[in-house]
Amino acid sequence: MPRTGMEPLRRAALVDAAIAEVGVHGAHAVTVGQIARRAGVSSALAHHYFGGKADLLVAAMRQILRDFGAAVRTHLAKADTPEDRVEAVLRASFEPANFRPEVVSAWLNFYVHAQTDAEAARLLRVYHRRLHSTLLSDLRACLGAGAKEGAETLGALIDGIYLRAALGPGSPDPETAIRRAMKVFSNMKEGAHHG
Amino acid sequence: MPRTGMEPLRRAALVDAAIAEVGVHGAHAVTVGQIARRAGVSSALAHHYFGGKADLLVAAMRQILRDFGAAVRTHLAKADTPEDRVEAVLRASFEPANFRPEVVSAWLNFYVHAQTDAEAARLLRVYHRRLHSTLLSDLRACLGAGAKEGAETLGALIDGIYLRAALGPGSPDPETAIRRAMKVFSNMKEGAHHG
DNA sequence: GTTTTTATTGACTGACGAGTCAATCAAAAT
DNA sequence: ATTTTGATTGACTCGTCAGTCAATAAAAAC
Repeated sequence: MPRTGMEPLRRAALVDAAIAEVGVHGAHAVTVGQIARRAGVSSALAHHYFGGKADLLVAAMRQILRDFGAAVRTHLAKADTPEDRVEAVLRASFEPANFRPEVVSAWLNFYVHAQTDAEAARLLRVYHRRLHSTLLSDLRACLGAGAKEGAETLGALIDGIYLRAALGPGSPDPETAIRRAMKVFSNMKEGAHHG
Repeated sequence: MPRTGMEPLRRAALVDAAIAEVGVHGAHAVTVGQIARRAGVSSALAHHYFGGKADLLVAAMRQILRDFGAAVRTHLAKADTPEDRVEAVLRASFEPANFRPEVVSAWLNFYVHAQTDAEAARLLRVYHRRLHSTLLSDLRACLGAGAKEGAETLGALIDGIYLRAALGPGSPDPETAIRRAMKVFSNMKEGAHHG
């Protein structure tokens, strides 16, 4: 049933399928055939639209990063004070959608993938820089001098909580993750005042 | 030149080579041939001693975990107060040896590998539990009620700082990592005292 | 000195996966 | 009605890799 105008639909389906399958099998172990099957098309079509496996994986990563960026903007739009804005970043980071096993797993795998794929590494650096500068500008208002270090600590903490979520079943739920990170943040403010 | 008594030497060389090659290529992408070549033997010999690729990777992971455990014990032996013991754990975690690119990368890859390999997952859980209970018992002395949460936060922070080290070139050096984590720890104590 | 054990490999197999390509089918354009 | 264009795939090639096996060679045991 080749109706015209399928390309964007197929691309989207393949990217979604890639995220899900990477979550299950890992970025290296996943096969184009698995992704294509989940998307309901042949592996030849996946190659037709994306050129190769690497391009498909990069597209999947770009999608994840875009979704995350959108979530950050959405949450930031509702925040006024620097404190609210920090919490907004945390809420975006630990949104239930991001804790879906296949998403967490895909993130983790993309971190690894970035070690060997230059384009993936570039994307990840952009994401890190953006997150860092967002946190930094808000922390400056709360912490003054220690803002840079604080932003790096919070960034690392976010990733660390993520990492733990990628493993065993006893993972933290979103609310716990937010509360835990906010606690570290409020401790930072306390620490900055006297000391 | 088949001298007898080679087995333990070959096993050790293969495990070391596996760690290094996993660091370079990733757990899934690495081949038995690459590992064997680095160890200076044929791939057939690697199979002879280890049975299969999965067993070799698990052995490599076990080695990393064992090294880390030994480092923790060494540092703990020199610590008396709970505060010193927490710092000892941090020093062991962020020891320069652990920041060698291939080691960081191997850790990261094993995290991913554990998602699909049951034995790897088990090993990682054991490591997590041990680290957690060590931190927990020391934090109880400093923080009382918030010890459990504090231990989980510190554990996640350690992993997060590691994760960042696995990426771009602007990674933190060991001393910075320790200072940063200790700052979070001391903030926790402050926070526990008043309010 | 013969047998057994240990170390070691080259050569092979069997499977699987990425990527290509020519062919098919239907809608659109002419 | 014919041509062009987009969608789609089955079948194929080529490479690679895990794992096997029989053969070799030296040390050790007898």
